[in-house]
Amino acid sequence: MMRTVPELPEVETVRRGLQHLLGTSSVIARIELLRRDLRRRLPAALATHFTGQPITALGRRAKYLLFETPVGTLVSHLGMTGTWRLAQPGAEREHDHCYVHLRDGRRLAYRDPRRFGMLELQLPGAVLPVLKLLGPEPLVVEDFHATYLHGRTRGRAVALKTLIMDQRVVVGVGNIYAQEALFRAGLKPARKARTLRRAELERLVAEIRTVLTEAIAAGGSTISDFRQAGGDGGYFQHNFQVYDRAGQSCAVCATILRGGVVGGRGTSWCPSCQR
DNA sequence: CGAATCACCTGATCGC
DNA sequence: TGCGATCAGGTGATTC
Repeated sequence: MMRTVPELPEVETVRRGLQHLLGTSSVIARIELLRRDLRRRLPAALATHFTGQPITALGRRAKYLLFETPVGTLVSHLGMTGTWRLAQPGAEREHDHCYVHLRDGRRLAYRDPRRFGMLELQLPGAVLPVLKLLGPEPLVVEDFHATYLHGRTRGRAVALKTLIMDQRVVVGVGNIYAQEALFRAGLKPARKARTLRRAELERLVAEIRTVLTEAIAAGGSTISDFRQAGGDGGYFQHNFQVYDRAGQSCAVCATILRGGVVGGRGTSWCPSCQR
């Protein structure tokens, strides 16, 4: 099955799946840490801090999942290969790093083969340093708009694609949706950020928002063990127009899509549609 | 300071 | 068939 790295739509899909599973009355019995050396070392306090606490809400900030409890928040980043799933006895898998045992007997498992993800503990009233640096949510219209983005592009020589993947500028956009949004906006990934005109900034903001919204509606691009009711996982991957399509023809103008490296990552674009 | 590059990690894929 | 090389990329550190 095709897997893609979790960006905002995939994390939001996981959040909804978890929220559906957990409802509003799930209580944590205990947390079991199988190995702590993920991208950052998991705090040992995770194992005991949440014992007996209800999960009052399932939130999301950028690509971080937030398990809210009265004594703090379990913050989870999926990195590139992280997944949450329900794992009943016997369903253990290699690379399961954390089990959240619920009082009703169910067990949530965090699995992450590459260990690029992380779990953190955030106390009430505190904000983790990694969350402090984050830019605006792209789907919050009053926070993310052309005027804001103009301020962040001024004087910046950085490639446009790198800019919109910078989580300090705007959150949730990774290598896939950056490429898709730039294609839709008709902007070349390597374009220097400072050269954008007002109308182009407006298009970029609009297309980032649109592609993320469409992807959320499609349940993301398949990555998760959580499924929408009656569905079989996300299906937005069928809507990719440039991602991983270098050498194939543009869906709009049939020009052969180009491939290269921008910001150290594989990138493809239409040399005709994108300027 | 901003921009570019590297490191982290495992599984899938490719070429010989 | 086997095996080493290569690639994938979110994020934070390092280098230029």
